[in-house]
Amino acid sequence: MALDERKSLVLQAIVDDYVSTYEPVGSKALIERHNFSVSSATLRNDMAELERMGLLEKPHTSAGRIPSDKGYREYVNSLMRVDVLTEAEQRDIESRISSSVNDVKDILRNATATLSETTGFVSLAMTPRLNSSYLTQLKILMIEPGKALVVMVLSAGVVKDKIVRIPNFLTGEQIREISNSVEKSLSGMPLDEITMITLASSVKESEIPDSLLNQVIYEAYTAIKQADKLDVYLEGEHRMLSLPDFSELGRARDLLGTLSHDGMVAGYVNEIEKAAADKKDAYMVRIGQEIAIEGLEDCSFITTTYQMGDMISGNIGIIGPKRMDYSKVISQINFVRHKLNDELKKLT
Amino acid sequence: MALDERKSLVLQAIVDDYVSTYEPVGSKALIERHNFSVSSATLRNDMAELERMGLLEKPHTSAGRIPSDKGYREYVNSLMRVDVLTEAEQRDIESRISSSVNDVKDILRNATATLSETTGFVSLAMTPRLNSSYLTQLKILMIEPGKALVVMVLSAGVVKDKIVRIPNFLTGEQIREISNSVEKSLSGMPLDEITMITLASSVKESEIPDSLLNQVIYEAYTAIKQADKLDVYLEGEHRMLSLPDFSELGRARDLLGTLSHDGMVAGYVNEIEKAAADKKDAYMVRIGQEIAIEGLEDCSFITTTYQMGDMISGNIGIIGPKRMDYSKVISQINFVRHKLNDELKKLT
DNA sequence: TTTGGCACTCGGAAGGGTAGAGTGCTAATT
DNA sequence: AATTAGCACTCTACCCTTCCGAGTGCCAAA
Repeated sequence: MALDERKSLVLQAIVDDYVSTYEPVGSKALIERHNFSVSSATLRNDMAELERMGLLEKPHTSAGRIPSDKGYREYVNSLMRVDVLTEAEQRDIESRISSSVNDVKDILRNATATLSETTGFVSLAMTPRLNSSYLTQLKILMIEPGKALVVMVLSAGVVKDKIVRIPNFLTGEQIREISNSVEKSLSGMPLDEITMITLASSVKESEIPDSLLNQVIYEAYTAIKQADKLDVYLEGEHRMLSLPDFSELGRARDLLGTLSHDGMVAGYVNEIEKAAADKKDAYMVRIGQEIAIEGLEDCSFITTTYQMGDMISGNIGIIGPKRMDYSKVISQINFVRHKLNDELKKLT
Repeated sequence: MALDERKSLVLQAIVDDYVSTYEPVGSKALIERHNFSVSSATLRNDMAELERMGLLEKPHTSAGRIPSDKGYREYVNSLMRVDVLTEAEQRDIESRISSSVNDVKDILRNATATLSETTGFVSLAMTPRLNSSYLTQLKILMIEPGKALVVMVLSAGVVKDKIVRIPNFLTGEQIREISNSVEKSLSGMPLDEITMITLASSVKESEIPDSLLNQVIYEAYTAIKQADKLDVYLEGEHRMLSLPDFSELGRARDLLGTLSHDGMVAGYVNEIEKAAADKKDAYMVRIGQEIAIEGLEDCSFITTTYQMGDMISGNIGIIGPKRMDYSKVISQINFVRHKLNDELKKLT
């Protein structure tokens, strides 16, 4: 996509103007707002050319141009320069994120709220991917006959628990025994590597009958496997209704309808971040049609990765209209990510 | 509010018609759709009278009438007869709610989703009020020096945990000792009755220095007190956008903006349910202006109480447009509540 | 108390005219 | 070859007017 210099400037100017005014940009307005040293007719020619290249579109014949998805893409890839936040903005984010909470979920929720408020868009955070984290503790507590609680403490201080059914006959003492042997042989093991077999072998010296044991083992196994299920926090959906992009009720409805399936969003984010795990870009941008989810055609995703300890990471990001100030939003996300990392580091 | 019989019928008919058509109801349309044995002029007189009584309103001079908040109130209190769900509806709800999950949160979320889907409105569920439940188990687990996990199992099988900071010097053995004494003296005690004093006295025989002990006790105390914090699940916000009542973007925005503060909603529900704890009505209805929350003037709340064991209860309900089919929605909520109670009973 | 009749009101849909912003193209200019 | 001025053309958004019909309130008669 080799654009000559003036065409680059034109595209950049059109994106900038369109983003800030939400009005299709015409050749005349372009001349007025920017210091082009050529006439509007020349720009018209350039714009026609950019349109032929698929970077611009016309809503209708006698309107100005707006960027196409491809136009935004070019802008994001080559044209924009990423903002630096002002001191005030930085301080604002900083003060909202740093807090005395020491629960991962709360910290994430906090970051999500901050992100949504500062960008004005929908923000999201995924719980950390725990499959490569390891167990530090695992306790099975008897609650009442037939019912037990599996509590797992994972590296990086994440706690998971699940209530499971167990055979009625098992006594608290037996459960304690199982709990101890399981913990002993499993602690330090990455979740990924725990299988029914490792689990079963951890208790093979027990004198409890196999049939009873197996059920407990099975339940413990599902509890462990369930521990790395990813949750997603979405925040600020209502903010989308204030954007001119969704002033048509139909669009707004489709958008919020889609966002209400948060599993869908989570799956998508997970997918694109996995696909890009090798590229060590600080952030990922998906624009308009690039997003393969119905209802989000007019949106862009911007996501990035937070770190929690060495091996554990997760994603945060925003969903906004594709007509957004990419450079600003990206710098906001980057900063939030930065502060979030700091905050999570405090936990360990 | 003594209405003569015909006026009652007129009000009832107007509410019914308005709810189903969303068009102001005129005298002529009323005659056509219902078997009144009088003329439209008579109805006009009645309607004028009902308006004078504050039960009806006119959007403008030459339109039909619509019910006022007071009109809906009268309708709900005296006029409507509560529907019975069809077999099919019942089966539908039943199949969605009964499941093999055995976690209270999941069950509640499930019920909320069902409720929102069947009514088409926003639904909500509050986590159970646990202040009168009692502790059955309390464990403090050492995670790493300086950090411990407080796990509480409450009656009715609710589990809560919280990571707390503890003095770095404390050993796992000491923590275990504290954990045991605390559990011993606190289990069986209602959350309400646990104070710093009861907690402190439970460990007074320990040989651990007071200064260390106190910090642990304090952290445990906050963990316990935090356990009865009420969460609220809101579901189906986007559905409101499909309703004609919120076809104006401004209204929709205000509504969703308000709903996004879910603490506010939770607080309100809690309040009205507490205020009505004595009246053993199956459900509570709050209509339009009766709701003292900005942004919900065009909505109604319908809430009801679910039971979990003997002493523990919580609320579920819906938030819909005040122009809704009250009798239908009420029967839906009642049925969901019923099934939810069944489901929760299975847990114990 | 009910009814038929009638004048009046008002919102909403339909139609028409206009202004203005923007375009593409052509022919002249650099 | 690139740029520019000029011009005819296109289309939307907006405003204004008109008109229809549903609905009302009120009065006089039954």
